Amino acid sequence: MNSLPKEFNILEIEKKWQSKWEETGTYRFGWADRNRPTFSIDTPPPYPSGDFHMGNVLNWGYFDFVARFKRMRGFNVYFPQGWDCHGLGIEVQVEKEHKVRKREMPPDKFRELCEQLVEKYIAIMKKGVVRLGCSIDWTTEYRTMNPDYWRRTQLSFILLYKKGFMYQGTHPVNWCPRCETAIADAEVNYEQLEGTLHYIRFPLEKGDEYLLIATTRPELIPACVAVAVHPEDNRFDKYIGKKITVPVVKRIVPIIPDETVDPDFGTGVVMICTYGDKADVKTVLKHKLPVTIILTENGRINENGRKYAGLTINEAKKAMVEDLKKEGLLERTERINQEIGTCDRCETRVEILELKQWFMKTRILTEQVEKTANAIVWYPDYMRFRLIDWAKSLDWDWVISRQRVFGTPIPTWCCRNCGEVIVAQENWVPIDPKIEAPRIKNCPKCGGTEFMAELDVFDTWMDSSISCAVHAGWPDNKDWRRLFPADIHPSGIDIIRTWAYYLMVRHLALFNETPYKSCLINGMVLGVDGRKMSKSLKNYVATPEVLDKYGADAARQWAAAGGATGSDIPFRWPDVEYGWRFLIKLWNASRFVGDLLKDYEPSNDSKRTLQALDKWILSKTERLTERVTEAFENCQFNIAMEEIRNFTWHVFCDCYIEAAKDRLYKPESYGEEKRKAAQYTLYTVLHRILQLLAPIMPHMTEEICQIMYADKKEFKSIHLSPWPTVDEKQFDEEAEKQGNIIIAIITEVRREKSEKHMPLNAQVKKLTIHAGDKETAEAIAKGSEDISGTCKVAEIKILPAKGEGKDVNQCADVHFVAEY
RNA sequence: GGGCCGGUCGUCUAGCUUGGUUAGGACAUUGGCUUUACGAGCCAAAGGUCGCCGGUUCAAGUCCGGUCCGGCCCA
Repeated sequence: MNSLPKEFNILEIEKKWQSKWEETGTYRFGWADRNRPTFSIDTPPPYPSGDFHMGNVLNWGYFDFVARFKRMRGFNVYFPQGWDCHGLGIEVQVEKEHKVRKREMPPDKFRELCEQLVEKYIAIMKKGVVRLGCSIDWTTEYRTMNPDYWRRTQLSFILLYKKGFMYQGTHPVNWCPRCETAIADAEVNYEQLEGTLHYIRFPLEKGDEYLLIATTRPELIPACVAVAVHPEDNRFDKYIGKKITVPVVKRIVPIIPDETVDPDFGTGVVMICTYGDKADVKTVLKHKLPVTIILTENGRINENGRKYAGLTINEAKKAMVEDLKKEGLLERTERINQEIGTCDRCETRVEILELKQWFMKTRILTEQVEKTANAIVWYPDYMRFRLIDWAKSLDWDWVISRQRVFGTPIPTWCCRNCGEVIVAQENWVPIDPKIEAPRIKNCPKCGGTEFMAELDVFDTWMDSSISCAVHAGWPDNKDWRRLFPADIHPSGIDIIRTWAYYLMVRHLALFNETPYKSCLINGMVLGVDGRKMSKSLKNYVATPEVLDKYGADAARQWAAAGGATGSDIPFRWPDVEYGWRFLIKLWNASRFVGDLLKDYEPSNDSKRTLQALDKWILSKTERLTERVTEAFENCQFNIAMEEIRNFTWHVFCDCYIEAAKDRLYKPESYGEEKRKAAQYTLYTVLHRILQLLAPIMPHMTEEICQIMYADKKEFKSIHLSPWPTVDEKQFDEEAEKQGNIIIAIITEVRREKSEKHMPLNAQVKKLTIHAGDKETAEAIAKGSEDISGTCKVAEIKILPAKGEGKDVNQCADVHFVAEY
């Protein structure tokens, strides 16, 4: 057996194996291999943000632990990687970097700038993924911005349109006035902000009375279509059903009862506008109120706002307040904390507009989503409720059209003459309607010959929510069901409501089948101060800083052991440092084993005389294998990590190696047979440790294995070697019991030396052990050489009788007396 | 207001599914030791009324009910 050099450079080792794995195609999916069962991972294609942060380390770490474990378990693992390119984020970034507005340049040119930026960002993130040592099959790499991908998005839309899931309609939508696009519920964030509550007098239609209403949005007064009170609020009983005058615009509107009005908010009287918020939408629908939209798509007041037309929302607010003051209708104002919806990408306040949009009927699938979510496996289990609760809470269908440029084109036109909507045929895609006319001569309804292209594009989630089918090869690969549904879909806790949900509804609608059999959730990475890690909170740690200092295998240990799967985990330098120290420990232990096994030939080693401690650790190794295997199967990476690290460091290094040293050094006193038994044990246990560690520390385990275990050449990489199967015949309860007593005595002698402030190698002239009974005495006798060798005992006496002396931990009747 | 999660040594964290050793680990602290792998090491020590109240049980960190405090997501 070869031994290891004294020094190692982890960064060089990692780089070397990363390129070797790629050169030799170690992680390629075996398309032609029909023997091994497949295991497909639905790697979520990330949005290229240009930053591979510690959160990415955590989630790629998780997928890679699973991929490597399953590969060793004998599965033909499919681990693809794509990039989810389209979206508002890139558009906003391009506008910033190039100081342009997308509406003010040709769409093609703008799209090109977006693609350039995406490529730049992908390069950075890809470098991060590779550096982390992920076992991705890079031949699968794809980009959702390529026409070959959006062909699939368009095809899925056409199929769902034909199945009746897609419709166009005028509905209220969340609208970002800065981005000038509709956005989905999932893209709206709610923020606490301080605002002003205005108390405004609304005169009743008849008489001199007025009602005082409280609103934070006086600029919406021209859109006021009703005034509402709680039906059981008897202060206002007599007003219900009467009419009231909206100030300034002098519109007469009804006073209506509605349960959603909070009697304790403001004065208990509120105005209903079309639309101030989502609650207004519900109220308007319920009471069949008219709709008066007063905002334009870029956030200004339109002609319905009469004298305020052309002003921005804030300008209109100021002007309105001035006018109300002049008319003496503004009674007072107060500061108030309010929660407002903002755009996920640019943080502008979201408005509600009524516009023609494309929708997907998602709510009719809610029951099926719940059923499916309950049928699949979740790691951890309780995460299923996040998806189910979200699905049940949705009020609106999914708005899938976006008034943006950088996105998959919606493949539709409409007839200039009659307005009939023409949806592309399945064999037309990919197609951009802005460039190409529909491949028909006449409108099927009126025979018209002129068509208008749909200018909108799809919501980015329309691309990424078919990943399970696309990864499997749909629709080109006839055999795509071989890899569908995905065996596992990994997701962050924050995107269950988007990614996990949209995947579910799209695939259920398309194929009437779950897209993934299990869902693995990772938590958020917190900063060292326990708050969510972010640059603005100054608790941000950049990934390259971590990887440069301690390497990927140390960072991966943090990801595995930082906390229970699914829980948020703080970034902790001490955890990474501990991982790094473990790498050193493993290296040194392996180097030591290599040195002692220079003359060891595993192939010639058929007969062996295993000693009590050899059997002890071999049995413990088998139990460790059982526990670690179970932990990996349940995606409990923290448990797997702790089990192996503690075993390696303390059981293997501190107990076994220390106790076996003397036997290995001095065959002349113990005999060659016993030395060989220890060599066999070291050889076997170390290899097992390396295998169990391989999914978490792929580089270090590969390096050690390639140098030391050259005889195991039938596998070109440790990552392609079979995971050890637990052999229950290897469990040896008696040996474990005996070994535990022997180790306990060694520990106790060391403790005594420590208490006496003596060096550990101080000679014990005579060690007298009172075993307490015959059976225990026999057990101890089996380890008498190990005890004397490890504790430097000149003369050892083991007596079956009970006797006085130092207590031995966990061995009630065992006592000893050491003479120095 | 709703859903979910959490509250465990100075700090961070595991254990709770399936109740049963002395509640495990890391960091920090203290003392000791150059052991023919490792001082980035080794051997030890100290540190916990498992948020609070009640219940079930022979037995509760673990199960049940209540309560307080944090966090996340949603309204």
